[in-house]
Amino acid sequence: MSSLAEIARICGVSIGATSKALSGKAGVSETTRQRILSVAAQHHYRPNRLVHAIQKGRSMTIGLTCNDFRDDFSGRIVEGMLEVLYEAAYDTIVISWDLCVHEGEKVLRTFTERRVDGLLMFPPGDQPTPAYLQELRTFQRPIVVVDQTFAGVEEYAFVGSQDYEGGIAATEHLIELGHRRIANIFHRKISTGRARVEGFRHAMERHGLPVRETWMRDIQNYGSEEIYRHARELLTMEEAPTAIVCFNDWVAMDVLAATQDCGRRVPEDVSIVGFGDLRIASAVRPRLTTIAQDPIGIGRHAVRHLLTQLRAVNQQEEELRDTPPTPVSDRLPVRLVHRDSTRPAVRQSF
Amino acid sequence: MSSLAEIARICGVSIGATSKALSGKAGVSETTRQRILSVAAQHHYRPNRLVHAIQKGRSMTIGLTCNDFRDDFSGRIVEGMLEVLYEAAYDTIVISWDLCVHEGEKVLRTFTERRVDGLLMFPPGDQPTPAYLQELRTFQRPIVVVDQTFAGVEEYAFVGSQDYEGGIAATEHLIELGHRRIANIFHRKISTGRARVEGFRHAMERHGLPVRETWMRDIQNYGSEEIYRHARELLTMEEAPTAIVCFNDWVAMDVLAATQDCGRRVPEDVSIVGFGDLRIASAVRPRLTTIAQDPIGIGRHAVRHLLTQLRAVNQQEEELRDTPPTPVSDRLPVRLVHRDSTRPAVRQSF
DNA sequence: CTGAAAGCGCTTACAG
DNA sequence: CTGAAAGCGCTTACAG
Repeated sequence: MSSLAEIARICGVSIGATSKALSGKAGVSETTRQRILSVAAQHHYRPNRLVHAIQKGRSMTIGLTCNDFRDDFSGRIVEGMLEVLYEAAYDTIVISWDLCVHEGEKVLRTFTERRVDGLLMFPPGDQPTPAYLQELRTFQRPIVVVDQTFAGVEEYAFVGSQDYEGGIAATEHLIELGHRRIANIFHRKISTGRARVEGFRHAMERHGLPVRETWMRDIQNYGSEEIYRHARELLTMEEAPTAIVCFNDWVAMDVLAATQDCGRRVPEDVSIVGFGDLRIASAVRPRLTTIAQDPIGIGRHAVRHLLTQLRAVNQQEEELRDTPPTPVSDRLPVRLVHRDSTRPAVRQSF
Repeated sequence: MSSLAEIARICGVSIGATSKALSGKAGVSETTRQRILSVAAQHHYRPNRLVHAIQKGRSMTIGLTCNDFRDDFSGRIVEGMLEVLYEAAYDTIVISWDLCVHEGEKVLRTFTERRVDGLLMFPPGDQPTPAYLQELRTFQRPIVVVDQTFAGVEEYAFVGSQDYEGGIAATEHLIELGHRRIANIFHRKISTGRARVEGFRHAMERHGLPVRETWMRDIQNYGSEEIYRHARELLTMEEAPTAIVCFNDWVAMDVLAATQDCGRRVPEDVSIVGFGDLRIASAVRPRLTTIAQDPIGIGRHAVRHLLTQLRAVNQQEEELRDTPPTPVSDRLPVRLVHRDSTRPAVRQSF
């Protein structure tokens, strides 16, 4: 990689003049500038942005922690993030996986050492350790928590979905279809799971419907096997539910599979509601009725929040930062998509 | 962020001494070192790695270009990449999306300017522009192309799957089951699509089976609608195929949907083979027979190649680089997973 | 053991 | 218009 010094030497001018010419600053004659420009182009000169970052105290990079990209949901969130970051000239992202939760703080340390200007954080799979939270505090730059939230990160901005409202919408949809015997396979371990099942309970209560605890299945170790087992148990109970609300579309897929494996039909025998409106929801038959989220919107919003905070930081700079910004909490709206996995309850026996 | 200078001032020693103490180098008394260490810890001192990068001429970052993370395939590739990079202390990745293909070269420029040490490249969706290829050449550091390949990138190392062999395996599986009327919904636009359909043609020919051109469907604009239409046409033809080989599992999902929508059954009426063994393949009913790839392995392998090249570059450094390394091309094995979407052909009429 | 100085690749006041 | 010099935050020979 040819350096500024090299270009300067070839052109027979000083480094300072070369710098001005290439960055479009005043103070060089037009002829000199053109000569420098052409030499630089010939030699494929590329300025070293690491130097800029050190000089300005801003790296124009942001850090991103995430768990996995196993479906289109997180993928689309990142898509929305990158789109807005790109426009804001934060065209590059420093990314990292928290491969090992117990080393989560190492990842954060790396971000700090690389001097990323801000952090977009999909929280780790398990509750963050004290060491992690401590390192988060050391970071001292804007942080936006995305999708899931955790104890210990309340002080940071959060962007996610209206999970609670979604839980209500899924449930009321079934109630409106005449279902009264509604089960729920939920996931209390994570914040979205808790919110969704709370929405469920709220809706049931509001409509005067009993919540049967044997129909309430909490996923302990998220995975197809356990979900499948819960579904089979629910379907083969003496008093089986006529509808099942699922934590998300993948859970709904497992329930659908279990139903078919039992020789039962969806929606004729059981109605199923998913959550997420993932790519799979409209690809499968019957198409899944589900609660659509807006992952691209979440990504965009998260970055906009971050950029706002970054601007605030840059403006204050040396000023007093006595007014800690109130943490924003944005939950993007969700909406029920009624497809083919739900239909009116037939018998209302109870 | 407290700087080295600040820590030095607080400790009343020189910056040089502070640097030595913190980096564990000899040349400081144990007492001084301890004092410096504790002050640094108190003030949450974090070395600025951007400075290291400039000094060493190595940023210990690598660039990653990709299109999307809409399913678990690319997600798992990245997972494998990050795992190996992490172990090699390339713990941070600079990532970028080629949001707009026509600006792909800008993305590469950014990588060059950020001085990433190497590049992992999922090629852009369309054939790279000359400007893109030119910028790739300017990069002048190790590059590994992943999953897809393109005209113009032959000089770089490549890591992907045995798509051709997979195409053969899918086809021979059906032939062994007694199918003779086999259709194929393929995707000639991209390299994996071409290889898979070539495998198909090869297998058919080897077994003396005719390839009916009306049963050969090339996806022009990859998307559910077109695929669904192809499937319906195939299924409702007077001389309909008894089996369909699909470009990948998502295509198989659309074909499955079309089959069910036509009132036909899989595998009773039609057998379907997918490609990829994505998460969806075993979640759907009937479970998809498919060609399993090894995305995690691809990711790991790609990074290992990159690391090997990086080591070579570092050793040579100022030496003559007259022996350009022969580009490696690694295609990880695939394997047929026989599940429930294929079964012996019933009638052998033709 | 300790400090002053040069240097990484640049930018930006400041002299000439 | 042009160059020499200081500085960003460090590391590393080199004197003392």
